[in-house]
Amino acid sequence: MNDTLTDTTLTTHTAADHTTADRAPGEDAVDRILGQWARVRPDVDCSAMGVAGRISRASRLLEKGIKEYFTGHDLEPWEFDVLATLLRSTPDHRLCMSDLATAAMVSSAALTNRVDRLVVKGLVHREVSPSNRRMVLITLTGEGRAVADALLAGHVANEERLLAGLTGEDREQLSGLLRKLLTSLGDVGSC
Amino acid sequence: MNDTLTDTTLTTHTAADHTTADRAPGEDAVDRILGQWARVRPDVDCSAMGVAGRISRASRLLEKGIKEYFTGHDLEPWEFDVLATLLRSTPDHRLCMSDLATAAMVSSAALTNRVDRLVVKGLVHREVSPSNRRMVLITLTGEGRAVADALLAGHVANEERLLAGLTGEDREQLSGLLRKLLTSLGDVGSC
DNA sequence: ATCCAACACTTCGACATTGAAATGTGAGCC
DNA sequence: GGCTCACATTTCAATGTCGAAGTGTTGGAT
Repeated sequence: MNDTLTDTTLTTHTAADHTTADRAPGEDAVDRILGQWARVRPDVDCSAMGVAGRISRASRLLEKGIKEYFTGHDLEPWEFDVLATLLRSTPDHRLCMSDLATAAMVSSAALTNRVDRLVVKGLVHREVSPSNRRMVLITLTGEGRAVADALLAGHVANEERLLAGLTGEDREQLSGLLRKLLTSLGDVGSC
Repeated sequence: MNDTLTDTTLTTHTAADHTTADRAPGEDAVDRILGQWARVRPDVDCSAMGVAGRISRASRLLEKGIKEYFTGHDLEPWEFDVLATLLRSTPDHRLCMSDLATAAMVSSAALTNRVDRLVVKGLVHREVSPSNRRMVLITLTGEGRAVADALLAGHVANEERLLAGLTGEDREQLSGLLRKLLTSLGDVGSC
């Protein structure tokens, strides 16, 4: 029997736990891992690892749940990512590669690849800018817009479902704390 | 000028923001994106997106900060991941591939690859189990143990630094909320 | 004693991503 | 006008991961 956790974020993994077998109620995998560290290295206060670990872990699990929703609708998460970015960013749903790459937090190389495939699927339109031939403008096609529109509500509902374990107040507190963390980390949105 | 965010987790991206130019104090990138959605689709309550988005974003930023520390010490995060797992999981710092893969949250294929490289670097020892030839036991070598031991404290200190924007109380609240979320998501540690 | 299904690990092929190099374009400068 | 630097995008090579297939092992059923 082995548990887990992990991700360097945690540096907190688990595995055949030879010390704390069954998990006490109210404890999560991270608690268990912190317990292991406490035994192996009682001199190190690993509480920071607990916070970072839980954030990492929660992110992974949410991502997984989100992926399920999209693949269940014949779309990859990254596809919706691009479509949704175009949908909400500009009134005409059009962005140049650079801006779109920045917005989607992927390298320009990766975006070229993604756009290639979205063009094939007919979800976005690619055209060289009339005003500046260096630039390539990506626009949501009618179908792309329809897909994004159609899946948005379901996507949010799915996220809602994933967060069902938290009350409205919990979520607000959580958002507040994470906002505080993000701003302190200098989250400017560029990466 | 473009901002960002994103990750399907968010479905919340940004980019050339044509509506909310400069960001109000106390607002983070996610708030800005939610603002975009509120304008484009005022009928959809995207608050869940805010929570999921911040978790995803925080995870990314922390991961980045953590990676910096390790690469600054000639180690990849995944290397420390494996070493640390062995260090804290068993008294003899030895685990079979399956358990180690589970603990490190990677596929067995990925672990085979990782262990290959750690063996070359002399940080772990690989041997077929004497009692069951199907199994391969991975053990921390003296050097592996030394490396893990040496970097643990620094790693935690680095995480501490990354969380410096939060007070001790903030961190406890945050841990509590995330623990609640994780247990509700059925975080059993296997993925 | 043999067979077979479950297991543990490794190999293989498909993908996606990244940084760096290559290609093409724009704009200022002499 | 011609150069040259800066910029936008694409191409390329390297890397890492995953799922599935492949290889070898074990233990129980017959």
